[in-house]
Amino acid sequence: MKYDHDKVIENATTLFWKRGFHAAGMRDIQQALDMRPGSIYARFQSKEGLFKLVVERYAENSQAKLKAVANESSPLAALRAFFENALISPNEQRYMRQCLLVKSIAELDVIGDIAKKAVIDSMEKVKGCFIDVVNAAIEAQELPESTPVTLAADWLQNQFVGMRAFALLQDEEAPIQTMIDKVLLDIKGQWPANTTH
Amino acid sequence: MKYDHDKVIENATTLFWKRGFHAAGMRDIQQALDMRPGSIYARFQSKEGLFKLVVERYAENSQAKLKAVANESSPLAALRAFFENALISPNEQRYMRQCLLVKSIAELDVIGDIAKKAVIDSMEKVKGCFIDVVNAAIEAQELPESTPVTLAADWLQNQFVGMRAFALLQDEEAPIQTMIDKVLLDIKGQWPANTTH
DNA sequence: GGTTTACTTGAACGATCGTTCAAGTAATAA
DNA sequence: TTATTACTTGAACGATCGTTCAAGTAAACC
Repeated sequence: MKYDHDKVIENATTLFWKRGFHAAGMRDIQQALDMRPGSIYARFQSKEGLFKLVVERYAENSQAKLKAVANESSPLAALRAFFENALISPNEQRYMRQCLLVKSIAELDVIGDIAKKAVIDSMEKVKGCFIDVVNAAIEAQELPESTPVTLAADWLQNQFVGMRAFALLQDEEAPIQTMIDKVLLDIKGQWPANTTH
Repeated sequence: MKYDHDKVIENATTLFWKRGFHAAGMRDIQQALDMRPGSIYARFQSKEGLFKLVVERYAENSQAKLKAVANESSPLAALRAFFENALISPNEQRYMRQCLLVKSIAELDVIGDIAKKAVIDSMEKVKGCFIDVVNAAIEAQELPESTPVTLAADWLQNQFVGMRAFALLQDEEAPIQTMIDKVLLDIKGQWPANTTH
């Protein structure tokens, strides 16, 4: 095997992250991976197969980061750092502010079933990690026992999605910081009366 | 002129909304508009020109809805109705839960400069309407005078973006309602100490 | 009635799309 | 040494991409 697998996936991730599934052509991919079409198809079956691996790797990475957040002594402080890290990046890496998964959701009806399943499953797994973070914050007594855990996890993921779109268009850092501050206020704030959630 | 302009734009909107800019091929467009390529290019110059009109029309529509919200006697109640209307739609119109503008942001680096400008400008205009809503709510004494208006407007738009991604994947209505409830609690809640925002 | 203008048609263009495959290379197994 | 296996190459495939254009139609203007 001539090509290092990790490095290949990493390069593919960068390309899909920047361009999305459709706009990343096979010839772009060939160039980014420095591989010829035959090699790519021998290893990944199809463009979609490569994309699936990229999405799964990306999600694993996110999960690992969130699990690390949950294991910190101050989960909320770690969560803030996690947000800052994801939302504030140098200009040449601005594409990273957009979540690859959310970006893929925009293409969900237009990519194949295999890729679609990979995206949805990954979203679900990441959500599970947000639950861990909320639970950890409760255990560390940074959040009240009464916090509705799964609701708060969904909510946190929403905040993350909204802020990433915001950060993508923002040129300055301060408004992003302010938005993060607001999230960390609201997570300690009131929650709707429990319905079926 | 054989084809009704409004109807044409409307059909094009549906297609771009469902498929996105890239995945909507010219032949899809020809079919959706029931027009031949020559007619389309005579009127819109290019696929991008058509997309520009679609985005602008879409944004005007959103602006009109938000202006109506601001003019209600209870802006916050109207805002809730606006959210519900956008986030809860029958399954066959599920694509509408995703904001066309946000969907387009995912393709921003991959569409032409004309379309890109249309998307960014439209986002800005819609944000202006959120400002009107917040101001109206303050005047109606539904929000305290101290509410930081532009911050709250940015924040509201973020909430909208996040919730639309959430609603797109949600099968049930109750969790979406709960998320809307949370927004209407938080908008009355604490705000970060004013920095430069 | 003749000319102009606005719009429409559909075949066709070159470019690019994702993908295939026969052939080549290099390392391992027998 | 030979056979086998795993991987790589790059030309080429048919399909589809966005777009063009010569020709046709129909209403408006002089």
